[in-house]
Amino acid sequence: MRKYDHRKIEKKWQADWGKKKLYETRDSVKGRDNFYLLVEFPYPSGNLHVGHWYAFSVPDILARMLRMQGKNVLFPVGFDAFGLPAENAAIKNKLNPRKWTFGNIAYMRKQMHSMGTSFDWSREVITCDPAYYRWTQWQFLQFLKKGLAYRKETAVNWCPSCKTVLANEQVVDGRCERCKTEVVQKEMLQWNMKITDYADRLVDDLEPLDWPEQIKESQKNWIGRSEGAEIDFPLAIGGIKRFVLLHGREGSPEKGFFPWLKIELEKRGYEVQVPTLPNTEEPNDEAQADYVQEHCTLDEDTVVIGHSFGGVVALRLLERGKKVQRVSLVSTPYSGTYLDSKKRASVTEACKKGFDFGKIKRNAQSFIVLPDSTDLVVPSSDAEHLAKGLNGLLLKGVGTKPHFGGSREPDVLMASIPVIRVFTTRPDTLFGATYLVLAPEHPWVTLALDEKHDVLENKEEVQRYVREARKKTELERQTEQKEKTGVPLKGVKAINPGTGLQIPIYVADYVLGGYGTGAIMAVPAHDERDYAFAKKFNLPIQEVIEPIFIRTAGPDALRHEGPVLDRPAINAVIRRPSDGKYLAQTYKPTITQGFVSGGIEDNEAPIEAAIREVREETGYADISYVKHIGGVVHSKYYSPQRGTNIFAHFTPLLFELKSDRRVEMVSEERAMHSTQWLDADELTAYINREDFRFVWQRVQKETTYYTGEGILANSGEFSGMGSEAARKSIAEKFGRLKKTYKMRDWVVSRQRYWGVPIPVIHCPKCGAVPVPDKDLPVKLPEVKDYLPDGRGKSPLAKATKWVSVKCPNCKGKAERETDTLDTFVDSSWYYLRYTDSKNTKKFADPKNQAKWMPVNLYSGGAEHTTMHVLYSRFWQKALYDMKLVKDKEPYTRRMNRSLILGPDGQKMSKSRGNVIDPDEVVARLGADTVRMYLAFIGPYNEVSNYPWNPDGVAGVRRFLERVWNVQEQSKTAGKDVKELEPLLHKTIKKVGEDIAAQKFNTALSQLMIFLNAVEKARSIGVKQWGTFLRLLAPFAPHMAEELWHELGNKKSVHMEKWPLFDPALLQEDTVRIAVQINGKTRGETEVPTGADKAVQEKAAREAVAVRLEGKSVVRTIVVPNRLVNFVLKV
RNA sequence: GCCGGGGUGGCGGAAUGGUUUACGCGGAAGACUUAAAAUCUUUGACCUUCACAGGUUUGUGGGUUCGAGUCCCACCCCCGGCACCA
Repeated sequence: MRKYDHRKIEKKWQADWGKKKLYETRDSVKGRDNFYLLVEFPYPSGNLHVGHWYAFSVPDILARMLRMQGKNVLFPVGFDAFGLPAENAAIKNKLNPRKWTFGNIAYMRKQMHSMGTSFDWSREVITCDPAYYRWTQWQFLQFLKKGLAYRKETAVNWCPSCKTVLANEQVVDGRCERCKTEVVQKEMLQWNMKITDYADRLVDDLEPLDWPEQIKESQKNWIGRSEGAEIDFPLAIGGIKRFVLLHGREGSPEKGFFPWLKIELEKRGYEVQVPTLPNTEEPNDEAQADYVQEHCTLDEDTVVIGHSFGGVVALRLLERGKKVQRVSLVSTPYSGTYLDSKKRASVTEACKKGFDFGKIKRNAQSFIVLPDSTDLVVPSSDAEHLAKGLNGLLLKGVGTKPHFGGSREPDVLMASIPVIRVFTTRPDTLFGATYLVLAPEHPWVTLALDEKHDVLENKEEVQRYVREARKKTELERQTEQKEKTGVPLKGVKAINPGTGLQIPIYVADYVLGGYGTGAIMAVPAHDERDYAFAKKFNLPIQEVIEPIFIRTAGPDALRHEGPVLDRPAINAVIRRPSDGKYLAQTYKPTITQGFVSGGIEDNEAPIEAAIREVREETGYADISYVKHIGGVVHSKYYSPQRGTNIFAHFTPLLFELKSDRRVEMVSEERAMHSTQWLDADELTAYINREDFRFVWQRVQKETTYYTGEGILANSGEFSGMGSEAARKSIAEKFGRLKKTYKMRDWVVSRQRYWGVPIPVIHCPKCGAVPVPDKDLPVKLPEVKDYLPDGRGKSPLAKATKWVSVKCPNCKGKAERETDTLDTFVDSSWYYLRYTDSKNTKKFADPKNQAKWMPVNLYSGGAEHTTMHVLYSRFWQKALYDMKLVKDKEPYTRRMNRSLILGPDGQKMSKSRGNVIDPDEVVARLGADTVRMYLAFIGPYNEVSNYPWNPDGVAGVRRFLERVWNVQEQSKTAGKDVKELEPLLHKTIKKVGEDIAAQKFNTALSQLMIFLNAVEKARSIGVKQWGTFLRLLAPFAPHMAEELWHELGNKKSVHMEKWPLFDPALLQEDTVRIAVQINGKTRGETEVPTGADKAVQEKAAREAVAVRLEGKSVVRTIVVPNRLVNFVLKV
């Protein structure tokens, strides 16, 4: 008997399939539908581990079945080849990262061939290949042109050990993901991708996708959308009466941001002058200044806002000695070098004269300089020069459109008028905002500290606090979160636009600079954090939401239907001074445990009602009123006694017991209520309703916070409104509805060598200039060593010849960008390249894309749910908006893969010594065994952790050997074995369905069930056996191929058609049914399949005849082919 | 804390509201063998019982149903995401 020699067989067929190019996929095949099955391409780390096998060989089962079922399947692979490990290896071992990477790729390719996966290697993509990254660069430039890539100086995560910038997601618990060094904050100019522009779509477009809920939720949490409002709190610093707005070149009072800014300012009660400056086409700064002097009022109550060239005019006015309170320069040129060279003559002329900063400085109290980092007209360095020269505050802005050309520019408003803008999800609590809190990074804090004249009375104290807070890393801020800290901004007050009251402003690090507007309105009565802060700093707490509690469970749960009876009521808390105990009451019909409570009758005062209720329900007749505990508490519940829903409005009142004197109670009251005296702790445990619990908290703590829904109080015209409705009304009256996201823009700059060079040239005159298409790709230069310089420049800066270039625009001396792109950029579009991997004219021909996109199924690791998958969705949407792709979403389905653990149930790691080397197992037991074991370990469509069980592997190998041995028997039995037919057809059905649902484990168990039956039958027909081999082929492609050929077939089993099942043959002739009595299984019997109910019932009755004797069957339930249930009389 | 997914033998897991524990692993017993490995056969939830048999059991407690792992309510625990995010 020949032995199952997996080494020989697997080598033989792998070579054969390669030679015949069995798996090269054409873009379309007549009569076959396309199916795109994508697995995450690996990083060429040097060696395949079990995880790779799990990632590649198990989806291969699906790919193979789909092919046999007549699909044209694209199952491609490649390498995500840029990244840190290559560079680290290069530094450590003095290797060339390219050689290291390609060496690893060659080795891993060989390993991957040994899996017997049906990858189409002809479409392989390698992200570090210039033929690939040429298109990464090209796409980056398209993003740049659309304003989706911009440079911004921001505090970024800096790893002092890796000497590089990290993305937010590479920071784990405040430490570097790679080296665990504590991350510090550092200001650097970074390229960013405007993923926040797509935040809404990235959330909303998840809705219709057929993805696991877990993945959708993770993405939503990561994006972190909250819906709320922005509300402006004016600062109570007087003195400003008037604004003069000066437009720029080719501008006018009707263009750009002046129309809306004028409205905003006038709304706030300021006088606004917007002169129409003369000769706007070719403006002259002096002539325009003359015009302003003649037509506008400039004095120390005036703020001048100058946009673009208007800023130059403003500076000229001050140069001439005009005194104003403040000047805000918005996108104002300094060097005069517009990027648009044709139009810059007059500006260059004006700027060439220079500015007498000394003179100008004397004529205004403060200067605010606001550049737009997406500006295509004025280089951002101009703003830095102006701010430095004028000792002004440099606010770094981002325009909604370049050069602040949008129809509403929040940053311009911020720089124009003295307001603090807050973001809140609870605008309904506006009237309860008793102070404001600014983040230490808030621009207004910076403004207050920088301004020449002292707004702040405690400037030094604030300075100290801000400096300390900024020194803290995120880790420190997180671990220190227990105790709140902060300082007041003394001398400045804000005005609550709701109440009109002046409220204090604090700086505290519990408010984050990067979220919302970096400022909050604090409502201590309705927010846990604000409450803690207010308690610590003794700030006023104003309740504006009266809570509503709704009973949802229990005998008094609110009914869905029926009228609701409104009822004013009281809660009476009675304290006994002799021992400090409180009177607790149980309302027996609903087992409601709390205080005495009851309705207020007509013409009755609350205190009166309380005294009466206490007397009626408890008999105590000698109590005295102490105080009103707090605002009204509303309760919705069902009253079984009255048979209706109640909406009660409780006034909680505190009493003291004067004496034990009691009166006789009527018997019904005594039956319904029981009372007892409890001390505070006992009472806390005793109360079983939320509304009582709330009242009790108030009694104990005087104040407390309530964050739920309720009814507005102390809120002017909004009092009495429901909190949900009030959110909208108040937002609209005092601010505007606004969504905010936790997700920040995506920083793609990396100060690293082994990545895609960012195709931009920095020109001192023209700013950041894109590399022209014809010069792509910008190839990665060779350098001597790969160490970062430690000051934030990438090793590319060391290639000095490569760095120095001519500006494509002005042909002057310029330098290349030396940062490289985050590798997540590379992997954001690789799935598109697979559809047309060899194209040298386009990143992928739209025709090819149309044939394959969107990806039908994308399988990958759970660790990529919030980064790679989100980034690539963003990338796809941006390309969609540029009309470069036709789908809004790249992946129809996304599945996360589980983790394979070591045999000890721990994560595999060298230090634990529990690493399974797949090469070793494959050599010993074969690729087919490893593939099948991984398929069998658990459901592939759910995320879980599976320990590698060597005995389990042996079990699978045993199964394959049994298959091998059965083939001998098939030779002897030429004819089909009839008794196997129903099971065979059931197996065809189940295996097909389970593979399609990626439940490979149950598909395989069905094959095992079938094999068990074959062995029991001791024979199987050749035709039946061939069917079985075709079902086995996706799982064990090598063995199935070998046995298939041994049967005398010439064609590859993998090119065969998938078997079809005959529904008529699925059923056995007879079926075992369960017999139950009162739902409990008491026996079983066999009946002909599809027998009618009477026959089944008769057989069942016989099976349990003994038990039915003398009992009367009330009811019989017959489920065809399943069971019979006799219901007996109790 | 908020959101999501789970909880079934010794283990991985299976189960359209219908015989809980398929399939595999491990365990036990037996056959073959001088013996072991391999292979094959049988067995396998728990409690009571010599046995026959009975009872209990899908995290806990309740409910709906002739019948619940599955549906509803409350609670406990585990895993994942987010987290001083206003």
